[in-house]
Amino acid sequence: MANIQKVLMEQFGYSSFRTGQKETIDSLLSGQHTLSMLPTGTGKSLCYQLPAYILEGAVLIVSPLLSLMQDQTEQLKMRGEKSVIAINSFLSFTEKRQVLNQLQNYRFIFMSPEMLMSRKVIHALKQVRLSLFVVDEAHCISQWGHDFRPDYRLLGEVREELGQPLTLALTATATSEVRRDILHHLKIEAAKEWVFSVDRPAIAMAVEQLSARREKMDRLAKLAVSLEKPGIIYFASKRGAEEGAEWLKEHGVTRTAYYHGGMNQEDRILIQQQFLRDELEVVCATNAFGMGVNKENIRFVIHYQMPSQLESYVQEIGRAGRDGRKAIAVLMYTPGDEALHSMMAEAEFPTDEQIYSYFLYKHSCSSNELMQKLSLTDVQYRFISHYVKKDAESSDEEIAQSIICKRQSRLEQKKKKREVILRWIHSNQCRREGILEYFEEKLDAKREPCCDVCGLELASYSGSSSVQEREDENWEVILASLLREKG
DNA sequence: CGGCAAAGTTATATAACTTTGCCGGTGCTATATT
Repeated sequence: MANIQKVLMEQFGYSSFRTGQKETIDSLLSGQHTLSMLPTGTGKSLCYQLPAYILEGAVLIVSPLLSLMQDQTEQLKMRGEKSVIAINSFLSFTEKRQVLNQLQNYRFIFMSPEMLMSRKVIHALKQVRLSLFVVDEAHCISQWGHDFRPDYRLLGEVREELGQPLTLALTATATSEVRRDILHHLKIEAAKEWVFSVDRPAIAMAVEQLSARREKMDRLAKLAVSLEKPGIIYFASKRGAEEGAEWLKEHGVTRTAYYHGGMNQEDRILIQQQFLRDELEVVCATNAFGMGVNKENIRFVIHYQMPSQLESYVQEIGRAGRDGRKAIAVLMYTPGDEALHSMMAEAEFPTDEQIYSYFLYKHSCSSNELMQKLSLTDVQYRFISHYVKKDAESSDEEIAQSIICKRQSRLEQKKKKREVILRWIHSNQCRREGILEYFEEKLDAKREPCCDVCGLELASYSGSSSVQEREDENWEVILASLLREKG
């Protein structure tokens, strides 16, 4: 077997491995399917990049976002690796055909799960020797595969068709239940699992319960002004993110922008770039912002509303303090936050009526006509058609019933996840301990500073520049905030 | 479900109240049209 230490030095210029990298690579090289849960920002991509220089054949990487594929391919090219390709909608029809005809020329092939549903793509991949099948951000299988992006849950079928290649699933946050779900959908019977702690000692946590909108916005402005920056503020809605950014600018945090999925691609890239280059101090965002934001010095993450589940919360606050310096996560909870999530979950699925009408009209209408006629969103439409395709044998009535069943069970699962985070919010237990418990871990030693329950001093997270900024504010704002402090 | 703004209603002419209507996240790809 090749000396992986030597490859690490020659190909990557590192002299030592970081947490979990060596373990993951060793188990892959011994031929075991591997699921690795590694802390954020510890170089997960090395886990498939290094074996690519030892194993025979190409590495296929399934990636959830176009921007992630772009980042990874650029990173590889910068290192001098030329045989890299991302097969996605950025390629023209002719480019795509060319690439598929010469797939054996590439060492690294990046693709979305949707692209893997194409017969042409599968056909081309079958002609190539695959050394490794990688699923990056593998929690997406469980988080999105059931409804939002159903092609994620068909990756197991793809793997089978490609002859069960050696597989690596990478993620930063997954409970044991989610890890089971990942392996199940990949149709992997036995895998070596490397699970490292989700605890991030550098990140302190605080939960604040606030009532009305006014009180909440005031508190937000105060936090954003005083806390050391840069920081991210998560909102549950696009409009909230936009209004939040506007509000903070009015309160003197001028280098603020908003970010959400409703913006065009160029603006999104621009904001992310500006934030990475420290040209922006604060980004007010929906959960669209995050994956692929590799920034070392984020000092705070605020949640303006409760997230939909504890896993998302851990992922989102995990973007802070990657440099190891202390950072703070503040969750601003208002009773009723949960209603928004339950609403959105409901809206994601078709109603009974829509499901039955689908079967009534499916023979006489095109898919576009169906969507229009039944006013189905594309997510709802895909949810139905996914099960129709999957279960071609059964009668319409049976399929309709199974779709309704699936919807109910998904809604219940999401509700359970909401209940978990609500219990955590209302609990008097140490926040860190609560999170670790959910991930079936034990806290080995008390962290200092830890969380609001353990007696956290938020004042120690003030930025050094905040005094200056305060002088720049107008007297009305200062007076208002003084009055609030008294009240 | 619930927050909020705009429209409507009231007792008496502008401010305070009630009702109504609206809105709410995550992303891939293919295909047709400019």
